[in-house]
Amino acid sequence: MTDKSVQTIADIARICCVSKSTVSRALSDSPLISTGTKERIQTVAKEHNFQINIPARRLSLKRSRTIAYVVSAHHARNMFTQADLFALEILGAISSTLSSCHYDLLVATVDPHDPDWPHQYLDTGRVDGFILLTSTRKQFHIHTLAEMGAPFIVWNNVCLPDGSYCSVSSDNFSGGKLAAGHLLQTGRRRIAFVGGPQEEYETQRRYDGYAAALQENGQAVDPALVTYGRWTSDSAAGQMRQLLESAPDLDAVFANSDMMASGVINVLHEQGRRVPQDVAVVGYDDLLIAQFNNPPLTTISQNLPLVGQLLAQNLIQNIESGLVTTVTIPAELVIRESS
Amino acid sequence: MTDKSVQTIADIARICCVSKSTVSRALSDSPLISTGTKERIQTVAKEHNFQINIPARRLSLKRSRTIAYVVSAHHARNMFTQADLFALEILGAISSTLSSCHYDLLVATVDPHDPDWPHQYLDTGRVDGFILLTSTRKQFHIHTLAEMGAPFIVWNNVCLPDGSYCSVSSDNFSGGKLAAGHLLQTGRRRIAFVGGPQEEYETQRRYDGYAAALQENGQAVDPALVTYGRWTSDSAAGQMRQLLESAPDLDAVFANSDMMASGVINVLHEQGRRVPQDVAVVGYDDLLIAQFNNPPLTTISQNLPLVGQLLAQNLIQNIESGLVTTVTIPAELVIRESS
DNA sequence: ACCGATATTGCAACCGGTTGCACCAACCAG
DNA sequence: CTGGTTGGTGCAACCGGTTGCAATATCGGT
Repeated sequence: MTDKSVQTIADIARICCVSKSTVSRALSDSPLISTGTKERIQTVAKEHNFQINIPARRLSLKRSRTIAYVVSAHHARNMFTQADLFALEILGAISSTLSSCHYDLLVATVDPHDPDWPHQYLDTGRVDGFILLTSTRKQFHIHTLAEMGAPFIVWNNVCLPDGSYCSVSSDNFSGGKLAAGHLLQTGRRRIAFVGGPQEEYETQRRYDGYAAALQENGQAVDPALVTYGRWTSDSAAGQMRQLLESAPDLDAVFANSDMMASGVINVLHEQGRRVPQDVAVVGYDDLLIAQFNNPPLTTISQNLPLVGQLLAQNLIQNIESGLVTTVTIPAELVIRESS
Repeated sequence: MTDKSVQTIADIARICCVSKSTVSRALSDSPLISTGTKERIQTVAKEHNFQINIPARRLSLKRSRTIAYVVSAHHARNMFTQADLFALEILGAISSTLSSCHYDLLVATVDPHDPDWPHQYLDTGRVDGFILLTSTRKQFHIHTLAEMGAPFIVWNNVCLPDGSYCSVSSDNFSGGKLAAGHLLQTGRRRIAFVGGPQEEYETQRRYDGYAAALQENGQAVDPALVTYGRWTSDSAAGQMRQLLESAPDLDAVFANSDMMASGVINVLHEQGRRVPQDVAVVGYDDLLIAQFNNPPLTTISQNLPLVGQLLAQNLIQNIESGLVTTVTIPAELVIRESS
């Protein structure tokens, strides 16, 4: 139980017959204090189960040691939509990395149309920086943050105005190539590309990888096998129905996300095609749902724990030393049963 | 952009030719201040884009207006395991509810074997209360928290020492009855119960509901159709294999979680049984994965957004007025394609 | 014109830490 | 024996808010 009579460093100072300053320094292991007193004070603190007052320290240091994890509140309470499932999974890794760096993690639900939200967090001193993942209007937020000079880091972004801000991205090109290459290796010849939004960088790079794999295999891309849509299961289902009409001979599908793959498989089953016997399917992201899918999805893993860790570490680095980092992490193929 | 020259209430005081106290009161809309000055001050604050310093306010008020969302860090970085997928989905609702009550949400990664963690958060003044969901050693944590008099709220807990702490629970009995009743209504007669841990309250109540539905239908429970295990997909797969040997004539399964249902379906497919034609399956939780499953799962929905909202609201109520609430939310059947 | 009640505002202490600088003892060299 | 270091500690200001209480202004009643 915490000792009710020892709440502040002043209490400890009294007990040890030293000044507040000495206690403060001793507890933060300052070299100014002699080892003797330092140990004595630390022991007393331990004995009385002393816990330092964090808000006070934050006020004094003018640093909150807190990071905001930004999520857009699209539709009031349905905040974590399908698209955010991805973001949600990284949260775990971010949280544990931050806590081992003695930072706190704040979940910031923001209105993506309010350009003012960064001030609500940074200028009030609640947080020292932001982590931005998937979000509507990501570019917009990036500009806002960059303009106000806020420390932040983004996932999978690329409109890099030459290292003006931190980012962690995955190697989408390799991912696409890995997916298509795997399908080719297992004997597939008519591989459809069920893409995300055509204008998004991730989609483009994954397409490039897909095309490169085909080319290395002596094939050209058949435009009839390529479609674009949104990142959702529904969108992919629609794209798939269309593909089955325009190119009924396809024998494999590279879907740009696991959720899309799930939609694709639903349609295939609907139409009586077996997965993977008739049509092999590869997804992207390796979300938890990939394992629970029927059949479990072959997919491109982005090593989410690593992503989370890098997002946290590099942001802290930026906050503490101003270093701006841009890292790309490799993509990896995870073979399950859908291919 | 924020006005660099106006950072503190003292700055505003100078501009408005009043004292700090007056500014402080005006900004918090105190009735002590005349409407004239109040408006004048608020206007100036708005104009200069003033943002109050939160750490300072917290120190002064000795309240952090921050809630910790507790997650156990079982295995270092694999923090959000399958079992926590559930918890993760509630996070969204909690976050938006808290933010509309002007509370911040802190994600607290704790070591479930360290009895000291509550102090690290409460005694340091970082948070005002805790939200506890699924977690290893939940009972243990509850005791620790209750003993130190910390404000907290738990999900689905029941060892109620007569209203000594807040909780939000689902109606597991109705859930079980709903699931079994639905299967009976659609003509199934040999309904297996693939349960979670036998010693857990949720499992027991769901079983009771299952048994009640059978009884109302004039059936007795066949012990050969009842198994217990863990909440995971793997566990359920094992239970299912066993069931298919001991009771090969089963025509339906009530799995105690969506993840378990997923495992059950995998095994059924493996053994060449069609879902739902040969065997109907009902899950529990209505996680996102339920929709993405093949086939999409019929399941018992616990209205996660509502759960999150209640967890947040009732905890705040407890913090602010000491009120201890215990609420039970209804279960609802969501029919998809697995039954 | 005088007095108490009431509405506004300011003063200053306080929340619990951190830190620049002054201070003092012990120690060393000359 | 004296002056300059150096190591260790304390004083007091400061971080930026909030709030009890005193002070002043205003106003109605007689």
